[in-house]
Amino acid sequence: MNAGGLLGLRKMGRKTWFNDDGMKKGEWTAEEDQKLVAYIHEHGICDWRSLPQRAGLQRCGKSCRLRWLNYLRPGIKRGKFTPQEEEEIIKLHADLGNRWAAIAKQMENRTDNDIKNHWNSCLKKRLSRNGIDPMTHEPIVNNTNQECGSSSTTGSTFSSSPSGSACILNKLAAGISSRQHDLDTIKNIFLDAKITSSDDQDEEQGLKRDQNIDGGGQEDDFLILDDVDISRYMQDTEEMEYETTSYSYDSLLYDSVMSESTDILDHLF
DNA sequence: AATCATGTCAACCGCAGTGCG
DNA sequence: CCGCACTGCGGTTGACATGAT
Repeated sequence: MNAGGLLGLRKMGRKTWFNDDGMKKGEWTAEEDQKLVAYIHEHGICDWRSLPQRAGLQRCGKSCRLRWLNYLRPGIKRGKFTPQEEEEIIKLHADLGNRWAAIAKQMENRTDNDIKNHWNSCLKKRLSRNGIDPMTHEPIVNNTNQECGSSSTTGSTFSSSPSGSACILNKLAAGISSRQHDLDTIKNIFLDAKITSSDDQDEEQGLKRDQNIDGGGQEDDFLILDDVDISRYMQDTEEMEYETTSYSYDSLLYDSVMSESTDILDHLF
């Protein structure tokens, strides 16, 4: 195989750097590809950990393995997915879920990474646009919390959509974990939520706040917590003592989160 | 032409599973 | 049974490409 030719298709990926152990990270050069391919052709794959050193590469074994499996391995099919392939992915995903390696095994010469990328960047959105929940592969039921519950990548599926506070938690978690929001933004979210929570929030206000949180209503992946998860959590905590009151889980958790989180934020600032 | 939004894809990280001493 | 090393997997990131405004 002409590794250099492969690289010539498109310059993509990350710039190179060295980690603390002196291991090279980031984009592979044609020379490195050639070294890896030549070594594997001659010696085969035995031990990824020691392979880089023996092949004269300043890479970690994990990086070499990934490069080989996703890029250099013979017979890999690259480029655009055909409509047939896309159909097959959707079908397999409905059966197997996010088990990309299992899906890749069913498809001809496509890597799990390739399939995963195509699903996340294209197919998932396409299904959503067509009113299909990409996780359950069922038609999306139109209700007020649908947006929050329909795009999980956690592999979990739920019979009901998360409630308002669960939505806030989910979106906040997504925002923090993806570093979408800076601390000011997060603080504003809480301050805003605290003010509005004392009023009778109509649906529009809630929606506006949610859109604020998720960065303008764009499609995002959330850590989904629904009321079942939340009540399970509540059972595990002392907060449960309040449960006997007329509070719903929703408002209880909401207040609890608001209180604890604003304390944390106050501490931070 | 410039800017912004979205798409694409290579490569990273962290975690879980497995095998072995 | 336990701890460690290694492998494999899934989720995520980041840089570049491309299209829209």
